[in-house]
Amino acid sequence: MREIAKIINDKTIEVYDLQYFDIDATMHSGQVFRYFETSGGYFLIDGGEYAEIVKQDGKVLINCSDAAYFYNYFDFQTNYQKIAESFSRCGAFKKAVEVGSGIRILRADFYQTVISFIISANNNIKRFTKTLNLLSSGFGEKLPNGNFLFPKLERLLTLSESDFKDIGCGYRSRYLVSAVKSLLELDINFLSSLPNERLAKELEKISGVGPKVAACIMLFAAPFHRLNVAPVDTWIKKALEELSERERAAVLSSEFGGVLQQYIFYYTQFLRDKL
DNA sequence: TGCCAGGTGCTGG
DNA sequence: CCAGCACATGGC
Repeated sequence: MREIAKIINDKTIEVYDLQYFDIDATMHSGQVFRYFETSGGYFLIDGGEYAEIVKQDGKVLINCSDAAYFYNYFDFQTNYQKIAESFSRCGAFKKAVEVGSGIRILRADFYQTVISFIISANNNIKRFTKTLNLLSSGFGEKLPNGNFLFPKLERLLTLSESDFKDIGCGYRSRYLVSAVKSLLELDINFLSSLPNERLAKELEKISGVGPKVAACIMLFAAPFHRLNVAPVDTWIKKALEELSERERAAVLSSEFGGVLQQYIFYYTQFLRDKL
């Protein structure tokens, strides 16, 4: 397959083909929340790693803490052209694919993903993004540029229910105290060996993790990256209701259903005011 | 003001 | 197994 990015040195990646790499769509597609818009692009944090994204003429530069880490994070080893083209037969998704085909399914930090999506439940993106930033500034390591890494699990284990309440976690605070303890016990290698159904069941043992959050973890967290898992939230539920039975099946049971679901989420949610 | 937000846990049938 | 309800909190 054609390479679209290369590692220049251990801190730099250059993305020189942007047809299937849309950094704006990817950042705004609701996979990750610890990013900040800068004058030239974005600054983003994933667990204990960070990257500065600089948009240039026809290419994107990624200056980061670890180039190999972010090469994997942005999933450059996967051919998204092939994935997008697999949906081209479905006319119902034409617009969503057109707008969303530059979205990468990230391989995000497992712990950050779990905590983020527990807090996301029955919450809105703006509000829980703020909570995640407070969690980081309160308990994560400070970077020279003033941003904060996501707190390490050891630090999260020391937090009380009222620590979580103080930063706006609300009634989920109780779940979070329990969840971080579960995270300490998990065997990630074992989990990644499980098929979807069993993996979901294991993840749902974590307090605050139900079917939807488990699906997000399975799709977005680095150890899993299950591209055939489609999280169904309130937005996607509405979008699915507009579709025929056959089209619904295309989303829910396709080899890349999770990717298609992200295109639809981005299209209906983020762009709904713009078109 | 009341409803909603990338839902989940709990309870009663 | 499943329907119905409570739940913190801020934005609109």
